[in-house]
Amino acid sequence: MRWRTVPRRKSLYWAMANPVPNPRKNLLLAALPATELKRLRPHLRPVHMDLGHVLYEPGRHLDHVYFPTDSIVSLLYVMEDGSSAEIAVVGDEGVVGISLFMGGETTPSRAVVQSAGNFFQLPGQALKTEFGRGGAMQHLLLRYTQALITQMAQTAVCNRHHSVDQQLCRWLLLSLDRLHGDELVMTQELIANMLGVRREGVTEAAGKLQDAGVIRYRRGHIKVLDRDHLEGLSCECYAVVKKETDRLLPYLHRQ
Amino acid sequence: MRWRTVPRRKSLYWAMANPVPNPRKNLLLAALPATELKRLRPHLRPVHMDLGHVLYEPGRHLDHVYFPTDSIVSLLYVMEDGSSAEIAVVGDEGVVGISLFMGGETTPSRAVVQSAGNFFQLPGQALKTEFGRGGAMQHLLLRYTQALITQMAQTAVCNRHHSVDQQLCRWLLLSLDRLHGDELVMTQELIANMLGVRREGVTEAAGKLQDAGVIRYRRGHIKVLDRDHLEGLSCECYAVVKKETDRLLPYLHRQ
DNA sequence: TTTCCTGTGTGCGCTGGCGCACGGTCCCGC
DNA sequence: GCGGGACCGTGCGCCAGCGCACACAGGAAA
Repeated sequence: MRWRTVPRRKSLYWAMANPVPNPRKNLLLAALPATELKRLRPHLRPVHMDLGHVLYEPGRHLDHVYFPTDSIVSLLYVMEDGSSAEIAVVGDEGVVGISLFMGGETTPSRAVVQSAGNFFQLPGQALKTEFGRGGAMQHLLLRYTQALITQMAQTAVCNRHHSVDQQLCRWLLLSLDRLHGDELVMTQELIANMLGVRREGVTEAAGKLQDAGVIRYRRGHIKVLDRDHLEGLSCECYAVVKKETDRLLPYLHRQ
Repeated sequence: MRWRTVPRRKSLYWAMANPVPNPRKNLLLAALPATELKRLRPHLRPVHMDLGHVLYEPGRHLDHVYFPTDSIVSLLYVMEDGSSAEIAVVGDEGVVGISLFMGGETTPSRAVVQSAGNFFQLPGQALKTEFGRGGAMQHLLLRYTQALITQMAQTAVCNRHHSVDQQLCRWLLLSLDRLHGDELVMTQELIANMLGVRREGVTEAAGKLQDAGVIRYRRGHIKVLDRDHLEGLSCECYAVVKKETDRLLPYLHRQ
């Protein structure tokens, strides 16, 4: 497990060849009333991050929060002996860095980019100010936090009771939901780190899924062919998290 | 797993034989400035609950939150097939029912009294009003919630990587910290339900601890004889949760 | 084209925890 | 004081997942 800790800068050329990002591509920001978003707007800065980039380290004070637009981030815990486990995934439905407004400023876990892409960066102070107003932003952040709690709790249960096969299905579904696609760029080794299992375990589980025609696997690329079947093979944990997330964050559907 | 779902009422005689409870025995309430506690005071009602009493069921709308004074509560998740796992423990350092102020109103987990004792019950509306003022109460509740999140995350990791032996140690330590004692009234069967393992697994682990002179076990009563040794046998998870809880909730020590 | 590294498939022995079953013992209530 | 039910101890076969080791393949860089 060696993650790059320095963001790779995109060239000016790259920046010019790409359109100006829109904050409303993050669904949490999109759910804000126009007046609140307008207040935040001057503080929001688009950034790009590659796979493996570390958004924050355990115990390290955070300066910013990050709103993913087309990327996903894993909150993962690395233990003394080097083994790791994912606690939760964050995509365009949420925000990375909740401990800033929760008051703790740091967490014992690490946030790592699991799928490269774009974010909006917001200074912690701006977030705290907006949160302190007690308006829509506070409301949204708290509900999102509860959804995150649900995900963590379910991860705990899943780790206890379900097989690697089932957990892989759950993990794929959660990730794909946040990417809004059917393809994932991810090695089996990395998936194993997230699930906290052996790489060989993932190889075997993925092999079964491929034989069943549910996914197609090719050297770091996973494509889901039969999503319904995948949901059927997953444990109940996926459905619980999805249902609860949809309940808590109805804005995910209000287009 | 059959929990009593109706609270056993204490007789008037019992009530008279017992002193009037003090809200400041709950450390979260104790940390409030006098003016805020005074505002809440008229709404706080002392209640007693027995082992196994269910404070709330998954998906059920909550009317009250509960501040334990000398009791502890397990947040646990029960799966479709009946197997269960504890997500976190709450004692006099916190409050049961965070989803009320987080905005979700319900959670997919269940809250069960793990050690009989007393609580202060507060109507949800009173809590929300106070939370909405954005004062000390909000601040405390959010920091407490973050501590709870840490505990859940660590539970997830622990479930993934550590042995039943280690987990039992962690669990005993977390529970005893919240009871401020060295004795626990709890059957091995119940501990097994909390940890989400077999009863026999707990029997074996507890046997080892007893042979090592760390605990003394007698039919539903556990007494810790050598706490330092117990901490040594536990996985890192206990220390992580304790350290983070102490950091987030310094009021636990301000007497 | 060749090289070489990264990623993937496979095999094997080991062990922790599971499911099941049954026997012993403590204590509560009649 | 004497059932009987709740609680605890133990044994056994089974298997998912682990650690390790090695062979093979895709693909990027030289």
